[in-house]
Amino acid sequence: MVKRTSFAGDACPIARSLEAIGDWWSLLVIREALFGVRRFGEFQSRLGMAKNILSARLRSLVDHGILATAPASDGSAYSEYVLTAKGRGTFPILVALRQWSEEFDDHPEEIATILVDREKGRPVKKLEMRAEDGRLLTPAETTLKPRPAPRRRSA
Amino acid sequence: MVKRTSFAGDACPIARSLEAIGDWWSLLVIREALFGVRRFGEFQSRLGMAKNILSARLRSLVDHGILATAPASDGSAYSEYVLTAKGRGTFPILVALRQWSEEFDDHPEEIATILVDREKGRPVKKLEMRAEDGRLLTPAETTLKPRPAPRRRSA
DNA sequence: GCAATATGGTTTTATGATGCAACTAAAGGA
DNA sequence: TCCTTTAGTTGCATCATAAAACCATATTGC
Repeated sequence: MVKRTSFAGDACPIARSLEAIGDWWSLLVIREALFGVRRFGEFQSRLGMAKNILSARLRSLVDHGILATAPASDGSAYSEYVLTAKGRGTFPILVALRQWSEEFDDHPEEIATILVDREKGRPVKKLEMRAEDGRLLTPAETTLKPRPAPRRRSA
Repeated sequence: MVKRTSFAGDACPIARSLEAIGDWWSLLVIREALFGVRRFGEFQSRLGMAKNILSARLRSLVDHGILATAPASDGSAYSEYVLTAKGRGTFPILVALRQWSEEFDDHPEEIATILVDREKGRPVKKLEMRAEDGRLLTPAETTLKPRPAPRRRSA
């Protein structure tokens, strides 16, 4: 089998994330879901993607626990797709992608929207990485350590 | 043409990011580059990916201004791949992916490494989104606004 | 209740992307 | 010089994606 190499068993958390949401459409489906989109047809018309692919992506996202199917909500008998906590937890990833584009895109004038603080209407600050004690960290000030072995009892 | 739908002209900054780094391998190549990997062979052996695909990805990343080819560095006459500022700017994206995995992965015990503050050796905090005035923001406290039209002079 | 239409998909088929293996060409080393 | 390593490219089989056609229910108009 050639199989489009899965990262499922990989020990790197980045690879593991990509396993779930690292394809072309998943993050855009999640983006729409964060905007409140729930219905198949609305995903399809807003993203302009083929229905079979949307179908496959929704199924995959449900399998990964990012979306869940809800039996109904507005009376009609169709099922809906709503974000789980895990799905809502992708928000920082989307913000990071957005900010990277805003900072480095070759044609930033083509970017239509900016993310703002709802209360003040001002752009949000760049995501910051901080140490436990609150110190602002640069990438060079971080490093990777092996994960500590879990305790016997709590495992 | 069927063409694997490009997001290049899309106005959404998230889609634009995905256009450059939204495929299976690019972010992992960047991850290795952030660890200091520069040589073709080292990318290939560390990632275990096919050489033709690595070749295509490196070319794409260079085309997108994320990597640059440097003529040499350690004496040997082969060329190397080094991150540009744009490439180094992906760091928050990788951190966000990592933290999402750490928080929501179904098998967190399989994750081998944790990102720590180099000085103290303690895990870094979750990425925080803050308003201009420093207030911590939840997703619900943000919204999208149309990008303001650029000034005539400064354009 | 019944036909028409909208919704939410699946199937079919063509093409592009991926992955492995084999091949090439230049560099380095013995 | 010959052999090995490095850094790719090429060929081919397989997989994923995309567009369009098709289909099963639901809902709506009458």
